[in-house]
Order: sequence, then structure tokens, then C-alpha cells
Amino acid sequence: MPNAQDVLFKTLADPTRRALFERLCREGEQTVGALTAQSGVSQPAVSKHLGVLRHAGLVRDRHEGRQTHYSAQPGALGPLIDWTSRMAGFWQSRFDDLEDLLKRMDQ
Amino acid sequence: MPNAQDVLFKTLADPTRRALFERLCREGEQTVGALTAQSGVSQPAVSKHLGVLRHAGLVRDRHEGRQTHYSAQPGALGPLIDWTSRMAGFWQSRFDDLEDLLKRMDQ
DNA sequence: TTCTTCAATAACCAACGGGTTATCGATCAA
DNA sequence: TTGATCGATAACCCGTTGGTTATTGAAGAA
Repeated sequence: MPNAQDVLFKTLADPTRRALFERLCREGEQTVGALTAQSGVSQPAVSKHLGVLRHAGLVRDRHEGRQTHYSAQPGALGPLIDWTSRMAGFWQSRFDDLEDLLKRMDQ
Repeated sequence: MPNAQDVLFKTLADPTRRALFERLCREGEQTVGALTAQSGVSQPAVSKHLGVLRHAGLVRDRHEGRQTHYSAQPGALGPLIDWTSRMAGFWQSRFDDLEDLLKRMDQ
């Protein structure tokens, strides 16, 4: 029974997959071909990774002719942010010098 | 060459390991025995997970007689928060670009 | 139509990772 | 000293996973 954090952590744990997501966040919508060109792995590998990302809700696809455009859905990072905040919160309730961490979360 | 996010995501991707970290965040310092009792896996498995968490800087250990106490170091979550903020930031900046573009088209 | 291109799927393989049991060193108890 | 307990390590097993090549279907191009 995988919860939201589970899926997100597992999905983002792979460097190649995380790099794809990062690229989509940085540069916006991309075709599979464009993503493959810079990924260092084969097109089927990219397609598989994109499928996993889509399953986690981190990207969406848009078909246009014979090419597929993928784009990031950073809203899906919500559960990750929640989990991290919760962990930091537990810690904060027991200790005080958390300012550095909180500052980073603030921006 | 694994960067900080890489180590953190990989470390937290396993549910058993994440549960151990969560428990240490919630309840503070615990011995290996106490953690094992509620973990659902064997003591060697728990020791291995704690080793991985320690390597990622997420926990520290304190030896006292023949037992070892572990505690969470949530400050180590920093790079995770940084990464998430950065991704959300890219999203935001592209959104701003779009807004900017639409504004310019408006005039 | 025929040929090419794009991306998804199939089939397969090797490596990794998380689990186990067995064991060992170290510490406390008798 | 002897025996029990705590936790780390070793050795091993097996399922998962990330990669590959080959192939397929769909959509332009000629």
C-alpha cells in the first residue's frame, strides 16, 4: 500500500529520471526526442522513465501528431513538501535552533 | 558522483528506512532494540538501514554500554528542501514569464 | 501507395538492494 | 569465569529495476 510520499520518493530516487523532471521544470514542455537527445540513455529508456513520472503525477503528456510533448506538474511535489515540513516540525517541537532550515523553507 | 539530493532521495525511497527516520523524528532518540521491536523486520535489517541513514547524515549514533542510541538529524533534510524549492521556483518563473508574455500581448 | 520518423511496448539481461539466518565482539549479570 | 544480551557484520537469496535491442503502430513525407 504505497502512499503519496512513497511513490514520490521512489520515483525521484533515480538520477536519470530526476534529471528528466528537472529539465522539464527548467525548460518547460519537451518532446521525447528532445529529452532523449540530452539524456545519455536510449529512447525506450526515456519513455519508460517518463511513464513512471507520469504515473506519479509529476508530468503530463500531450500528443500532437506523431510526437508526444511532456511537461512538469510541480504541484505533484506537494506531498513531498508536506512530509519534509512534518519531519522538520517534529524536530522543531523538541529543539529550537532550526532557523537555518526554516529560512530555506521560507523562500 | 552522487550529489546530496541523490543520496537523500535514494536513502528515503525505502519505506522501512523512511519509517525508522520518521519514528526518530517523532519520538526522539531510540535504541536499536526499541526500533527493531516495532519495525516488522529483523535486527540486522534495522542495523543496515540505520547505517544507510547515518551515511546520509540523517541520523547519528551514540554508544552507551552495549546499546546504541540513534537520533534524527533533520538538518540533513536541507538539500531536499533546497531542491524542491528550486523546482517549484522554476515553475513559478515560467509562470511569471507566461504572465509577462500575456501582459505584453495585451497592450 | 511507399518510405521514413516518432514514441511506446516487448523481451531480455545484469546489477543492485532489501530481506533472511548465522555469527562475532563487546558488555553486563550471576 | 560463565552465560546472556545487544548490535554489527558476513554470507547468501531473490525480487526489483534500469538498461539494452528489436519491433510495432501511428503519423507525416514523397
